[in-house]
This record gives sequence, C-alpha cells and structure tokens, in this order.
Amino acid sequence: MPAVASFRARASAPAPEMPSFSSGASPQKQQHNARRKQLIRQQRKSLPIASVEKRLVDEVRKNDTLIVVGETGSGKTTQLPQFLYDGGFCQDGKVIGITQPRRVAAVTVAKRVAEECNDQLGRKVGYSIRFDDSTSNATRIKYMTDGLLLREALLDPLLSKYSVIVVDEAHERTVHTDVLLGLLKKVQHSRCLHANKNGKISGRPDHSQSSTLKACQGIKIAPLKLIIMSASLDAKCFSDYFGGAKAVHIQGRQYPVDTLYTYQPESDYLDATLVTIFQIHLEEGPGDILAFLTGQEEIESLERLIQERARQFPADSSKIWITPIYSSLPSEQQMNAFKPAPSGARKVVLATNIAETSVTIPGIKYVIDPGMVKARAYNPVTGMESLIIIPVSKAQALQRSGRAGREGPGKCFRLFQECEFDKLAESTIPEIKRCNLANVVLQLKALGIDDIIGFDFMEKPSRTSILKSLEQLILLGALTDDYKLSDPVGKQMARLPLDPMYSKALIVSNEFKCLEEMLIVVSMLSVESIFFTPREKLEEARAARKSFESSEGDHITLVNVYRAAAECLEKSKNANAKEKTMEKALNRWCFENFINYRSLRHARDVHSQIQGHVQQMGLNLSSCGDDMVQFRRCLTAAFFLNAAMRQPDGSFRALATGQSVQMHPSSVLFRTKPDCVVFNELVRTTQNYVKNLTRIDPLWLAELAPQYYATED
DNA sequence: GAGCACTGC
Repeated sequence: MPAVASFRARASAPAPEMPSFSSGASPQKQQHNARRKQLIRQQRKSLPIASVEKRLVDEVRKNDTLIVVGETGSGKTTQLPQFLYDGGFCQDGKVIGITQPRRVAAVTVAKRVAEECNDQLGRKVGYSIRFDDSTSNATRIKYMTDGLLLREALLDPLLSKYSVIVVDEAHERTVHTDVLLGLLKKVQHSRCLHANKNGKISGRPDHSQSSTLKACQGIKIAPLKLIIMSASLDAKCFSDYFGGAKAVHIQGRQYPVDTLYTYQPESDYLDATLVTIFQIHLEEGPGDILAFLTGQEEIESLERLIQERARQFPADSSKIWITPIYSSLPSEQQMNAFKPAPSGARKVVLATNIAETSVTIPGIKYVIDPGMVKARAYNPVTGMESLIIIPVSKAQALQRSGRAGREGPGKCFRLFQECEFDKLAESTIPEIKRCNLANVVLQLKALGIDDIIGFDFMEKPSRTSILKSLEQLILLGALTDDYKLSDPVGKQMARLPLDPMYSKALIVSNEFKCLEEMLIVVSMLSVESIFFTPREKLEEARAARKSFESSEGDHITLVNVYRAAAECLEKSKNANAKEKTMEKALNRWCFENFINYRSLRHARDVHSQIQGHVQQMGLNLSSCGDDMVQFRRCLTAAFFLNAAMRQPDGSFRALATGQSVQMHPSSVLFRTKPDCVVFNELVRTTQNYVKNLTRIDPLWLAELAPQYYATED
C-alpha cells in the first residue's frame, strides 16, 4: 500500500456552467403557485446576467456575431433568449434557436424557461430533439440539440425561420457543434448577401454560395444573428474564427473550491483514490464525495476495495454509502447517486465522465480527480477505433473540480502534482479530429458544399481522414467518381439519420426484398449494447440469449430479439393493456431475458423513425421470410467493405485493410469456425476484434461486389 | 473466452 496521499492547496478557477436536472416539482395549490412565481421573479433578478440585460441586447443589435463567455451560474442559457425576445428579435414570426449538445439539457432548460415566461411548454417556448418535438407555430424560443439543427439545414439551407441562433456550450466542441459553426458562418454570409441583394445593395457575387442562394431566391430574408456561448475562457478561438467577433464576459456564481495536489506522483491512481476517500471520510467535515474513474471495471473494483477496507473500521464509526454511476448502468440503479445518504452515513459517488457534464449530483462537497479519462481514438488509415486511457485536459480538470462548488465551498483533491497540471493540454482535442468523418462529409455534400478539403472548419480534420471518408462514400455509391453526391443513392443516404454504411444497407435491402429485416438490423446496430450480462449472473444471461441465437450469426440473432420483443408487446396489446402497462410488460420481459430495456426502447424509436423515412422515399417494406440465404447475401452486398476470411491459425484477415483480426467472444459465432464473415464493428482492445458477424459464402463477394472484389482471386 | 468514457441525428 502506498503512503497516504498528502495534498497542498492552490486557488481554484471557476468551472464552466452546466445544465442540471430540475426537480420538476409541480405546484398544486394556487397559493403555492403564486409563491413559486414570486420566487422565480426573485431568482431571475438575482442572476448575474440580469444586470447587463440592456447592454447585451444592444451588443446583439450592433454585432452580427457575438461571443458570450459565461461562467457557471451566470444564467446565460435561460435568460439571454428571453432578453432577445423582449428586445424584439421575434418580430415577423421569427424564431430564436438555441442549440445544446445534449438532449436532456434542451428539455430541462426549455421547461424552466417556459415556466419563467408563465406559459405552457410548446407554445412560446418549446424544444425539439430527435423523437420528441414540443414546438408549435407559436414557438418563438426554441431549444434543440445541435444535431437536429444540422438536419433542419438540409430542408432549409438558409435556416430562414431563425432571426438569431445561439450555440450554447460551444467549448465542448462536439462534432455537431463544429460542423454547425462552419455551416452557420456560411449561412450568415449567404443571408447577408441575400439581404443586400433584395435591398438593391450590390453584394459581391460569391460562387460558393450559389446553390443555397438559388434555393431561396425571391424569399425575403434578413441577416442572421449568431451568438456563440462558451463557458471556458478560450473566447479568442471563437472570436478569431468569426472574423474578430466581439466577446463579452458574464460573471458567474459559484462557490470557491480549494484545489489540492499531491506532493509525490501516484503510481496507482485507483489505490490513491481509495486512500483519499478514507482520508476525507476520517478527517473532513460532512459532505459527499465524488470520485472520477475511467470505466465500469474500475468502479466495480474500487467499490469492492472500499467495502473491504470499511469492514476494518470499528462498528460505531460513521458509515460509507457507495453509489456507482455510469452510462450503461440501468437507470434505477443510476438514481441511487441522486438520493441523500442514509442518516449518519457519507455518500461516495464513483462516477465516470457522466458526472462531468451530463448529470449534476446534489450534495457533493469533495471531488477526487485522478486526472485520467477513457477517450475514443480513431485511426483513419486502418479505420480502427479504440478506447484509450489518457490524462485529462486542464479544462476537464477545472470542470471536475467545479463539481465541488455547486452548493457551497468545496475541496478538490487532484491525485497528481501541481507541476503535472501545468503540463496538461489546455483543452480536449475536438471530437472532429478523432472520429470517422463519413457522416459529416455526406451531410456537407448534401448541403451543397462540394469542396470538403477547402471547407472552413474551425479546426480542420486531417487530410487523410477527409480523403478516407470521401473514398468510403464513393465505394458505397453515395458519391460519384468526381466526388459529387449521387442521385438517387447519395441523396437518399444523406436523408437517413444513420451511419452511411447502414443507410446503404437499407437501399440495398430494398433490391434484395428484405427491407423489413434490414430495418430491424440497422436499428439494433445503431444503439448501445442490447444484451445485458451482469457478472454475477453470467450463466443465466447466456442461457437466456440461447433462445434468440441464430447459427447464421449476430445479425439474425438481433432480428430474433427484436421480433420476440414486438411479440411481447403485441400480446399485452391484445389484452387491451394501456400503453404504460405495455411498457411495463416489455420492461419485465427485457429483465427476464437479460436484454437492456433502454437500448431496446431506443432501437424501437430508431426503427419507427427510419421506417417513416424509407416509406417516404418510396421503398417497399418487403420481407424475405425464412429465406436466410437471401438475407445473408443482402448483408454481404451491404457490408462487403467489412469482410474477413479465416486464416489457417484461426484468426481472420480483414479483406479491405489486410489487418489481422479476431472474432469477439460476444459473437454467437464465437465457438464455430466460419470461413468467411461480414462484420460491423472493428475495435482494438487487447487485440483487434470484429463484432456483430454473419457467416457468408466467400464467392458471394465477387458476385455481389464485383467493383471491389472482381480483381481479387 | 472479452469487457465498452460520453454524446447525437
């Protein structure tokens, strides 16, 4: 066991603002109602942003683009749109759009603002996220996810119904935010030219804008106001990107957080976390502890270690109550982290990154930050994705420490030396530089942006990564040989909110008369893991899966699961059950069959959305019935880029890249010896693994994908 | 015989 970690203090900086879950309490009595209104008025008035309302609105009037840096608790997300509404930015029925990176934020903030406006949600104030639209013609303040606004741009390239677009949490730099910023810059430019043209002021002709401009000729349209909101202090990069746009700073309201570092480097951060938890528990005053770990496995093993250590304490000492929280944990168990600790006990929340931005846990006074994070990495040359544990960035560390100062002064224990903090990267590498770009490229092409390499990204992805995506889209038939969006295949693919390879699979399956089966497959492949295998019930989980297994592979197994679930719903429907009862029955069925209910629910949502799209495209919901050869041939035609051949040593060779890969043990084919498979996922962990497999006849490759395999023997 | 942070359309 290493020596007890010891710490020294350094003044902390405020952390960025995060949306938090509102309690959603609904007033019942009128008196209660009046009190609540009064309270809301007071709260609004006391927000730091309230004192600069007039100045802010003036700045938006004067500047086409404004950068707003707002610290935690400044109220920018809820207040600024209301200021703009009151300032007359919704005249002529125009809408103020506010984008968020996360669905839950769009919903909770919209609810809060509707309440502040004393109006029903969905009228003046609404939200729109995938699968859930709560807006109407009357909506003037619209909260939405950034990805949804990108989709809207496909239908309305000038985003003509918006007078102002506010991009919130821009510092997070998600792929969607980055693409949106590039697009908005272009749209703003187009609308400016357009307005000038209509006003008989001659704008310089701009050929890059011609397609979008042409689409909107004859429509009266005003310039677009852009507001970029960021919580971090890096306003300069946004300002530079938008031609030196003005930046304003809004004070936050956050309690001070004492930050402490270790004197020595810690070789084992898990053990150091364990030691620090007990150090806080024994030496510090009341308050809950939040420890950031990298994944489920670390959380589970630390939980066991804490319990072991706690047993060595005298029975009358105060107790520790451990609540893990990570994304794949079923919601009921996640909720424990939000409950107060039993009296006399201290709550210790062991969390992944989920507690960094996505959820705010009440009662936290102490944060433990080992300074590591599990991050996705992508190799554009091999197409290989992997998850690696790397040091956090400074911005991330600040975000984590800020979690200790939400309700009162707090302390953050960083399990590394102060000199190490100074060496950390300023901010996390934007996602656009570490993911597959096929979807981004397809979207941009569909928006009429032909020159992807020359596109004005805030931070350009590598040339290799862009070229690789272009190449993949050509192979899928979405682009022609001269990099133009193909018609109808490319256009259809761009309309579908799916991975391009899955979109192509749907189009192919229409020709193979098995669209129904493929629709289920791509829906199931588009969501998080369907099977839930708790460590302590491994055998039971395996037995449950057996009843769905197909010897042909994982794709047909997924179809079987989906259909069994649909049958379960059908049964309770025939028993005239209400929707709520039906969902309950499905939930129970999932539990009994070791299926992740949340994932299945999500897959059903995707299924119904995509079904709507393909029907609109005029495709037929055909089924191949029991002809599984036909379906496997279809999978081959769709996923030919992901084919692998068995080698004499039992490993596989991915045909497109020549990489040596292994079957993942989670595949139903794992104990069998197929000669040739198509797969959907290639991940690197301890070795290269392929997941979601179906066995195919190797001869089908040359027959069904001759453009790719004809020259190979 | 492995193990997967987090989002989003």
